[in-house]
Amino acid sequence: MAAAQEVLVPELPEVELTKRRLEQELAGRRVAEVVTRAPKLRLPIPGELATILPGRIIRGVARRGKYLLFDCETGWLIVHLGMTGFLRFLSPPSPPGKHDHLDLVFDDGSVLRFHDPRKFGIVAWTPDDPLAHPLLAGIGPEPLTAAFDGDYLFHVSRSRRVAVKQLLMDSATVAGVGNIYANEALFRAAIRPDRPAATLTLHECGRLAHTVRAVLEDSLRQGSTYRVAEDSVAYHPLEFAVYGRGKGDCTRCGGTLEEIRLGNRSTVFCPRCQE
DNA sequence: AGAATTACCTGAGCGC
DNA sequence: TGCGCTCAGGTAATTC
Repeated sequence: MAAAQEVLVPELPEVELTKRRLEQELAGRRVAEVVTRAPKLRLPIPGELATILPGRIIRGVARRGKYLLFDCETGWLIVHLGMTGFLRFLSPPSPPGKHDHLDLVFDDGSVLRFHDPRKFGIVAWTPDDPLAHPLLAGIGPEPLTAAFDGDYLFHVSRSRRVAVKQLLMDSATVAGVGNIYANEALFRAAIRPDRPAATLTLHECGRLAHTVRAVLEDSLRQGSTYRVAEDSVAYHPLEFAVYGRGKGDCTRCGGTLEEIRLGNRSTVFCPRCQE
């Protein structure tokens, strides 16, 4: 079996698990104060949070792709974890450390803390429907819903010359599929990642839509626990068939996995099993 | 419109 | 021990 691989990047399953965890911890809490320790992550942190949020109750947490959406009564706090972002609920809170960029302090003293060494995360605010926000408006169907199927994938891949892996990783095609799960889904579907998208048959699109769903659901099941150390956080280690295993052995045929770059992203596949 | 490229950012790993 | 280099990668923004 494949060696356990540390998941460093929060992909859709990790974001979904974060959503479920935070919903339990935050629902009904009233914000007392907002503490910002960095002016910007990948985009500026809205300064108006400090005046808008105090007094508001977190009514619930939703997810769209890899975006977390916090219902704050008069609007929505939008958070993307980027590559290294992590949200922790602390009660009571510890002193903030390096890379702790944002705290929502609740009226009972507990804190929601955003930690992100790489600052690839995003914090935004909208008083309107968050799904209409520019960051979310163009995102494709959720991969775990019926809207994402072989017919859809076949339809959007016609006349597209890009590699099918890049099409999969385009958030306009489907929400929340990053490098790890694009690699895994293509291996399970036995489709070479560098195939021009338009060359996929309807049958192959059906297989791929199915394996995208399968790898995400597998991770949702396996990643149900978190390791949270004193000063570091990580997601549950998962096992991958190809991701991070370039030049390793194919778990299916025993051949040697090949590593290439597509769109400047590490891409691993089995040249014998995937065509 | 689609495709390709750049930018953002820090920690880890490497060769010297 | 330290320096400089490369790599990791989501996605918005930019360019062709």
